[in-house]
Amino acid sequence: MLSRTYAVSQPEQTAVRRLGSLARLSETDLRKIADAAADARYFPGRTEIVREGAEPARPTLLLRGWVAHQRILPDGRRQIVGFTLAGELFGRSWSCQDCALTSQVALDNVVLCTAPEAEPGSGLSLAYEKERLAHRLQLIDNVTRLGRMDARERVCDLLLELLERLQRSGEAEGNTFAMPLTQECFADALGLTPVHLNRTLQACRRSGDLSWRSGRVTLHDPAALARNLGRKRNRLQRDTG
Amino acid sequence: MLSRTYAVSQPEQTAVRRLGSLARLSETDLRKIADAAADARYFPGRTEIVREGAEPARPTLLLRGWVAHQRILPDGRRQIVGFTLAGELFGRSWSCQDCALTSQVALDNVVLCTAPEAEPGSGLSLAYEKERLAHRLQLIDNVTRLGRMDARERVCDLLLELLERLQRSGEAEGNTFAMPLTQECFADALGLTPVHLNRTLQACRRSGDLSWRSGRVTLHDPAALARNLGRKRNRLQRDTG
DNA sequence: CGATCGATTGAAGGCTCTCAACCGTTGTGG
DNA sequence: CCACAACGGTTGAGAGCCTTCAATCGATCG
Repeated sequence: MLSRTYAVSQPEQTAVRRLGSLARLSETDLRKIADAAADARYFPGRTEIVREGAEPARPTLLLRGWVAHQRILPDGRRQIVGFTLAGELFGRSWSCQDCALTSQVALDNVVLCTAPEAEPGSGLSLAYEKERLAHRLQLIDNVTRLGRMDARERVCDLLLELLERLQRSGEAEGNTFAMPLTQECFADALGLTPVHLNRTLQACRRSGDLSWRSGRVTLHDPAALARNLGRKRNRLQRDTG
Repeated sequence: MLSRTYAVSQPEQTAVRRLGSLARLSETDLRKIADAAADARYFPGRTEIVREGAEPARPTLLLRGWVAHQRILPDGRRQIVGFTLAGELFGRSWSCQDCALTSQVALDNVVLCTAPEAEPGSGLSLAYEKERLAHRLQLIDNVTRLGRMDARERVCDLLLELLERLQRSGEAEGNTFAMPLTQECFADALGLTPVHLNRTLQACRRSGDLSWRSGRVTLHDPAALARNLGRKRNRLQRDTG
């Protein structure tokens, strides 16, 4: 039976699935998340949520939508350093000098709330720690991608990462997921031009690796792709016990 | 007057300068570092200190030399994800699933020791926190470098980063520092081939940006380079107070 | 002196970029 | 209802950055 409090809508549903896949959450943890989610903020697509170097980046829970973390070079070139997907945590507060290292931009309609404080030793605290590990892993993967992969490999590798993350938070249907990114954004994340990304996507479609139509992406054989790219799966196990 | 214990040699000297530039260290902190440094381990160049995914990566203080953090793709391509320089901390232990995300390789003769535990709230604890912030910043800079800069910009940007870090720990003389990296290593960090890196370096020398002879690098106008590349300086202030 | 390693050079090719135009959809206003 | 603008996706041609493959050179070392 559903608790009456959460019966109408559960904006924190995705976050609970995601964090719950990283650690066992207690009733207290779940209540904290629900309370935090009750005080949500909304941002339309293309809004700058936090500007690089300006404000402190408070720990934030993304309830719905995608956020990009980006840098702009003096001449206007843009590099998207990483993404935060619905259910994930971003904006770690450092005990010192906590100003954002990147600008944070809403990619579609976004709902977020302040991340609740976690009791030391709680499941929530462990989940936060794993979120930070995951974030670091994504940065390292991104460096490898940009430094040593060609366009086709970059496309497949990033889509694989996105699929794995969305599967964990229950936002994928099999090997298919909703892709809110424009090709221009995707290109800025991969260090490519939109034109070349477009041609690369066509090559991937022709070779049967993926399909990308009307905002939905399907990877036809993720396991084979991961093998070819040297991607290790399941690097974020939930602690047993 | 020098303490008798440390009169002969001070292997922890560089680490103390580096950490002391990040936070005010107490006498207790200094003693802990010296004690840890007394139990040092040595690795010759090209030794693999930790293999990716294998052992846990314990927090380690690098007393002398340089360490590279790298990934190897299935077909043998190598990407150096980042460096640790003498005096710096590496190998954060995660409260969960603490296996190394990258392989760690000694680039020259390396001396390291287990990082001492920091009392909560101590200067050393703050310095560790700042080290982690610095490490994250370097990863983000690296993504931007590889994604959106051409070869000449990558070379200058990375050399600038190295110069700033070495200046902080007192390992640079003005705008000159000792560069233990082979061009092949440097190329693997920049996502370039050794051949193209070599030609790019020659172009940089001809245009007067830098000189690199017999293992010593000089940047002739770091401020101007940083301005052109959009590098913000002094992002790691020591807290005043 | 031969071997080894890193740095250097040359030539050719390819992956990716730039510039520009065109297409299809969506939304808006007359 | 249609014209129009705006936006994202697509296509073509040409140029350029970077890679690949080889060979040479210089220094160090046994």
